[in-house]
Amino acid sequence: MEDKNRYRRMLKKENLRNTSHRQSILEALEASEEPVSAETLYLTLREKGISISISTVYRALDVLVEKDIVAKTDFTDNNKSLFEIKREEHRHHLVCVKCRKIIPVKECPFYEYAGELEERFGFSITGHKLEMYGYCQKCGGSPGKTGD
Amino acid sequence: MEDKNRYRRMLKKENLRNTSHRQSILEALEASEEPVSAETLYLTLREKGISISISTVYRALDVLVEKDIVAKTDFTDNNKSLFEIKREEHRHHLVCVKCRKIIPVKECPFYEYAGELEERFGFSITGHKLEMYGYCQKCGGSPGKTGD
DNA sequence: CTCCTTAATGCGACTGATTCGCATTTGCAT
DNA sequence: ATGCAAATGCGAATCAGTCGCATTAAGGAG
Repeated sequence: MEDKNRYRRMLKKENLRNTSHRQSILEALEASEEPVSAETLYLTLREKGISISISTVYRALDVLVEKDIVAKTDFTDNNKSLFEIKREEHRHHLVCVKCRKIIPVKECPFYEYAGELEERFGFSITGHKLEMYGYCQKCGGSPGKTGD
Repeated sequence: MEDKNRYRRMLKKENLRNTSHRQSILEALEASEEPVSAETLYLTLREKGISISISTVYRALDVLVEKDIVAKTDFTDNNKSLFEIKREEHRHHLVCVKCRKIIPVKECPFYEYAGELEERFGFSITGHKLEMYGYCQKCGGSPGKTGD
C-alpha cells in the first residue's frame, strides 16, 4: 500500500508519530468525497473493526489540521465540525440546504480577485473558503425554507 | 429614532412582537461592522445597562435568522457561531488568522461563476459564503502558523 | 385606559460536541 | 532489546446552545 508510505512521510515531516490510528484516519478521509464529522469518522472506523476512541479521533484531527494536512470546513453539519483531507487542488462546495448533500467543486476562479483585495486592504491572503448553498437536482423542485 | 420604526416594521411584517430586547439586539447588530457571537452580543447589551438573559439572545437570534433578518455566518470563532444583520448588499470577509480581525468586503465577483456551476450540476444556488484568510496589515509581517 | 390572550422572557436544568487529566500503551531513536 | 516521550483510552469536565416552566409584557379588543 503506497498510501501508507505517503502518510508515513507526511507525518514524519511534521514530527508526528506514524500510528496506526492516524493511518486509518487519513485513509478514511482520503476515501471520503465529502467532509465528515469527527463522529462519522469514528463510526466509520469502528465499522471497519478498528478499535479507537472518540477522543483520539478529535486529537488526531486537531493535530492534522494544525499541520495543514487536514482542513476543518467552515460550514458545520448540525453544529458538528466537518473535516476533509487537503488534496492537491483545494475544493469548494455546493451544499444542498434541503437534503444536506455536499458536492465538491474543483474549479476556483479567485486568484485574480484575491490579488486585487490584497492590494486594496494591505491584507496577505493565504487561503479562502467558498461554499455555495441552494437546492440540488433532486430537491430543486421545491425550494421551501429549510435553514441556510 | 427612525431605526426603531424600521425595526418595528420589519418585526411586524414577520409577525414578531416589537420587544425592547429585539430592538436592542437589532441596534447592536447594525452598529457592529463585524459578525458577533451570541455571547459578545449579550455582553455588549449588558454593558449598555440592558438587562437581558443569554437565552433570550439566542432565541432572538434564532428567530431573526429564520425570518432572514439576520445571517448566521458559516465560519465560527472558537466554535462560537457568529451573527450579522443582513444589509443591502451581502458581504464577504477577510479574516486575519493571527489577530482575528475581520474586514468586510462588499464586492462579489461570483454571479458568473455561480451560473456556470448551476448548469453543470443541475444545482440551484440561492446563496454563498466566501471567506478569505490571511494576515492583516498589522500582522502581515510574520506569517507564523496560527490556525487556518 | 383596562383587560385578555399569548408571545416573549428569565432562570436553571439539560444536552451534545469537544476537551482534558491521568494512567497506560506504543512508536521509534539508540 | 531499552527507555522515554508521544499517543491513546477512559471517564470527567467544559462550554455553546437548547428547553421546560413559571412569570412578564406586547398589543389588539372593547
